[in-house]
Amino acid sequence: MVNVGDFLKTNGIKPSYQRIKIYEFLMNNKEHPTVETIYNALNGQIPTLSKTTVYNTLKIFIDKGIAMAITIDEIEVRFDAHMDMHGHFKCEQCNTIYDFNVNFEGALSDELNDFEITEQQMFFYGICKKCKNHS
Amino acid sequence: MVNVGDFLKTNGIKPSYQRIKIYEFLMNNKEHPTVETIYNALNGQIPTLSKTTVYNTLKIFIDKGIAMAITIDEIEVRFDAHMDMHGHFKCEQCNTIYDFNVNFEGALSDELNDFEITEQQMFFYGICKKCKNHS
DNA sequence: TATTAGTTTGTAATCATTACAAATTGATAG
DNA sequence: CTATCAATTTGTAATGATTACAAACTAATA
Repeated sequence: MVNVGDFLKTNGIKPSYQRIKIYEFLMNNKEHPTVETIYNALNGQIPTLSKTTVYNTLKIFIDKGIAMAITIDEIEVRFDAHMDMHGHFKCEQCNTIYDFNVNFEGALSDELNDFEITEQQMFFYGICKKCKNHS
Repeated sequence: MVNVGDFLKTNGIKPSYQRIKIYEFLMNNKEHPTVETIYNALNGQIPTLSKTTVYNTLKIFIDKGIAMAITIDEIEVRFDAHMDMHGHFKCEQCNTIYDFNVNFEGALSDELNDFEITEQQMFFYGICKKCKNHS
């Protein structure tokens, strides 16, 4: 990625300081952070930051298609700026969320042939390799 | 299904009147109802019904593995007693939720080979056939 | 009939999210 | 520079789904 400011502009988003910082955080963070996490992480650099700004900014990112909301937890929504197609696995023991690759070719029956699919999400739950070995 | 009461008993759930009615409603309802929907639908037959009972009962069903929670909407959780593997498609125009079949064989890379998968969920979003034809 | 455990109910609290309006910032024209 | 207008940010208050909790009720058993 060349420059976050330019990238936002390309996607029709005026690149304010807050928006750049929030997008950078999402990019550099593979942990699928919650609003709370993002807010706490950036509050050091931007002491005046408001949680409402985080909510607003994420909504803009989602509307413009450069981030997505994930509700793999049932309490708080998580966010992801990595838009390539991938699934999420949540380990119910250590609560880590892993990404994994999916290839849907051939996985779908033809029921959805005439449907227009704009977004796909895939959530798996279970026990991860690490936790299985430790028990 | 032979008998809902027996079915609940088989799954370690004492078949009270409320529990039977709630499970029957889930079985006969493919619309993925919310707690609100279930409560409103049954309040006629069970005037003393409490919303807390609906919450409690659904939690028991999920713990015992005879129903599952779906967070395809981001406001209210929806519930489904049809436990065969299937995906959910939500039309963003008419808000209908469709079920569709998936066959994961070959769709997954081997990243999750040593992971124990206990649950799989798959959500698609877009425009359904009906809405596409109407526009 | 008394006792006990399990179930249901209603109310009050929690907490993520949204609504909203005031304050601030940024850009543009005079 | 300065005034003006729009966009952005901020803080507080409201919303609403969900949970906690304790009292009321039911069912089973001795």
